Amino acid sequence: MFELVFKALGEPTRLKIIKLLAHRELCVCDLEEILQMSQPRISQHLKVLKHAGLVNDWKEGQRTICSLNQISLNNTINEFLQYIAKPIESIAEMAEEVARIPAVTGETCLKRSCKETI
Amino acid sequence: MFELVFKALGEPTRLKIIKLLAHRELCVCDLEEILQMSQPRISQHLKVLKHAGLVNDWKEGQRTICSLNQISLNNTINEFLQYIAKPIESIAEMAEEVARIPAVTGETCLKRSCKETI
DNA sequence: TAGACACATAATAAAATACTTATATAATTA
DNA sequence: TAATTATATAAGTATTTTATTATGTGTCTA
Repeated sequence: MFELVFKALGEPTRLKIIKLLAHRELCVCDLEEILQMSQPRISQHLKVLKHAGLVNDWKEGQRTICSLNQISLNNTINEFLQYIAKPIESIAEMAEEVARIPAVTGETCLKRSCKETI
Repeated sequence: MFELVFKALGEPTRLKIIKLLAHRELCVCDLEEILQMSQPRISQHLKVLKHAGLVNDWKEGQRTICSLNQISLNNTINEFLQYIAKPIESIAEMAEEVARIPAVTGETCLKRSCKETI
């Protein structure tokens, strides 16, 4: 989930689209003209942004108008900061990794040298 | 700059490393053991994280201890939110794009149809 | 209703990333 | 001082992303 969003934000064209949509709603055709990029290129980047929940769009006649989902962007970032801050023991998906965290930093290396538990 | 950081965060292994280092300082060898991944793999991901300014490291004997640069992470995220919020006209790198923003959404399409300025 | 238009998607080519295996280096220990 | 250890880096391969070209679909307009 964070991965999808960060991956979407980690690309220069998509960052520009985000910034443009933060300024104002635009149709695909506007973005094409503003960024001087091919229509499929814009279309595909928008798809990635929509998948990440960062951009909303709707039809108006034959045009597709796009807008930035500010709320989703803010929420995701807040949730990420909370994720980083909360105790690692509370993250179910990391249970296996947590079980392998050594008691002290570097203990793993010592163990290997001794070939036994400290 | 945002691109580097988001690209660094947009990968599952690196996200796990970030979360582990948020919990505690760890040496490369610890990460290798905790994540059950090869040493070069860990090393290369750490390089990306260091380049993005998200991880600090120092030598202690033959070990390399890594820590999360919380401040840098928080700063980058705050700066990103400010970047999104501030007027697009104030962003020098986007001057060319800004000059091409149409007066109203969808105007670009109309222009094309008419083959002349509105 | 036949174009023209805005957009999406498929297919493909090119480029960037990620992972593995192999090797190098510096610190540590026997 | 010769192994061993922790880590980095290089080289090669596999995988994923990105961009282009080509084509399809629904909407509007002449």
